[in-house]
Amino acid sequence: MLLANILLGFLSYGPMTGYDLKKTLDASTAFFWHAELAQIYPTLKRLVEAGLIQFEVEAQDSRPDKRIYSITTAGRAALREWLVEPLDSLPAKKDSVLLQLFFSGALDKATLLEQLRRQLAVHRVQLEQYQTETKDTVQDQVIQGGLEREGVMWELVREYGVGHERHYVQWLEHAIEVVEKRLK
Amino acid sequence: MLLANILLGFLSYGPMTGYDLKKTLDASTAFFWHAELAQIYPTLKRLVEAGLIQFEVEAQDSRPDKRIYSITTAGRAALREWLVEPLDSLPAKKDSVLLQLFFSGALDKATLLEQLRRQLAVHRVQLEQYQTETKDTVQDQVIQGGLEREGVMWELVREYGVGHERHYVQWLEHAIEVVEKRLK
DNA sequence: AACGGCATGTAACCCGTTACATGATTAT
DNA sequence: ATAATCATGTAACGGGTTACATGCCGTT
Repeated sequence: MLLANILLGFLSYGPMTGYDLKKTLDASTAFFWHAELAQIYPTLKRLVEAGLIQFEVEAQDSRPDKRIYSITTAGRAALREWLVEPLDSLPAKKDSVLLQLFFSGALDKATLLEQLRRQLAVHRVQLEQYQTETKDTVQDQVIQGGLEREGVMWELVREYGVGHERHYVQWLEHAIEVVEKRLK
Repeated sequence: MLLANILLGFLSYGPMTGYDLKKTLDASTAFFWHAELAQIYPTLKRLVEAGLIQFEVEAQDSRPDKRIYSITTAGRAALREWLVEPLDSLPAKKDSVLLQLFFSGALDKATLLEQLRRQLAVHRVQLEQYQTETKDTVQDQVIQGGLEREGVMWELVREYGVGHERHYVQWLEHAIEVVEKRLK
């Protein structure tokens, strides 16, 4: 399960609770991987059973005790095993929006244009976000943790995100133009 | 379920068997959606039960009888309902390769570069394929079926694929450069 | 008074993959 | 001989989402 590897990956940077892991995920890997707490908690349990992580309990009153997870030596080994798996195939893609547009030749021009414009709007917002908030988040992480080597990769992946959204925006603009000109 | 809509979408172009649907999927939507026969057959069954498609049996000897599915009026209505659903959120993305690279700051430089180069190789192949085979497939479909309106959208989506792979290739080239220069 | 954040979890369900099952025909 | 293509399906499993459950604290 990939989520297990993600959790190992984040815990390799330092100890955290399940709740923190969720927030970290949302703030960093959200655009190419996400997960709900309902999946994170059971996965942490399994990782503990497998001896790849361990936890300390921090008592709290008026809310559930915190479980602060940290990676074990076995966990680091498992993480490394995953990281060296050869990248010799394409990542499986699923894009429900492209899918819907693929079949949208059946729509009338006005409705189709509205669809494209709506989608363009959300991608513009997302592009902006990668260039501002996400950029700051990455930088903060690097400075705070002193993880320069890791920071290089985080920044590269963020740049991928920017490029991806830029491409999406350009494509949608192009699609709008084509539909306006070529469809009756 | 999205697969149901895909099947309706393809059947709206003309009658087909489950087996044909799988081949059509592989030849056209593969890069942003795929499905196995083990999922297609039960889904067709459900669509029949829901009255959105129907089938005629074509007897064959020495292999199972063909079930030739076609879309019903109710099916066309359901398809349209899906197509007009507003595209007001981002498609959920999962890219296991980006994920692995995100955590790959922990790897030594040589291993990391090998990972990036391997991945670059597969994307170059894919880019080439969208520009040749996939392009021909789209064109054939348009000519054969006389579906010009639909063809505009298919071609747009194919262009997205080309742009996407081009971006991926460029990013990997950039990443290799950065890793070579900035990582010890 | 209502909502969002903190902090943990369970249960039911749905989606999707892999493996299995059958069996003739055609290509390598 | 062996593998791929045609053509249908079922069964078991795993991954992931949604809904539910608890309950305090701080903000609006």
